[in-house]
Amino acid sequence: MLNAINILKDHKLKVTPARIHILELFSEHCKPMNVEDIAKKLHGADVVTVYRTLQTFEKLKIVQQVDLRKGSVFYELTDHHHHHIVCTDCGKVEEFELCVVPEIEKSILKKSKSFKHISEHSLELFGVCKACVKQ
Amino acid sequence: MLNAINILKDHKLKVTPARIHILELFSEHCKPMNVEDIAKKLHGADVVTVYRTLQTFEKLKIVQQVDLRKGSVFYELTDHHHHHIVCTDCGKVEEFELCVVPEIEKSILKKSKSFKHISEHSLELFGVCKACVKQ
DNA sequence: CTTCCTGCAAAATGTTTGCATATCC
DNA sequence: GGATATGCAAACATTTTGCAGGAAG
Repeated sequence: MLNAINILKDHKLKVTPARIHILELFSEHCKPMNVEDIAKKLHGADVVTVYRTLQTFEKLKIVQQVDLRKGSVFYELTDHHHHHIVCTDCGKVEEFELCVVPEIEKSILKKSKSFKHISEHSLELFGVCKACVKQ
Repeated sequence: MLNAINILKDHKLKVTPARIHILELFSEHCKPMNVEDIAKKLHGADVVTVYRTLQTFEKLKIVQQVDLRKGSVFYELTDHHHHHIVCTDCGKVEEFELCVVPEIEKSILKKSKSFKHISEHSLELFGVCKACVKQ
């Protein structure tokens, strides 16, 4: 369980109920969420607030975008590095930790014409989950 | 230079000017494009046609989506496997071929609770390009 | 001549902006 | 009290759908 208030204070953000609540949601839910998900679970909070809060959090690297090819942007905490497998049929999402990107970054940069630095990456796998295969 | 007409015939699609033109665009432009890009270069063609054509092409695996974190979906030909580095400042996109995902797929699937098969993956790197670093 | 592609209009969805009010520090 | 977050309305952007006419096989 993360300490929402401390996270906010550490980033010199004002401590407000909406921000606390969104951070706690991420911590409890443990899955990438989009704005709609969050707004619903925040029964009452405006979508606009959610958009703005996520933007703020993203700039401060508290959360990050994930592309799960579901049409809208998903967010998750940046607390531990991991990636996802997504079922292209039912949308089920599973995490995995194994990541080989850092190992290839150097050789990619060596070959690159225009880039000298890489700060982030996305790596998502897509397949069909066991439940959907059976149908 | 790809043969647009053959590609369409091979997939049992009707050979229409819009489809030919879009395929040729991808072949010449050699960069991921979004619907807006394509519609502009197709001076006159309706955006809706572009959306529908891309959907058709995607189902047949002629093109695929790429997420470059630019707000709209980008597409590119599936003709050769590669990934991208994107400048988070100016949006510049560069390709690279090196890919280590197939090597880790097996061990990821072995550990996975719900997945037994992976069909696709996304792998994009984000950084700042040399031109933007200098500013 | 039948199938299905295209364009236009409209709707649905997702995201951003402006401004007045409320809340935090 | 001053700075900034929130809610509401409205604008804007992106994508989907319905339907009639037109082109391809």
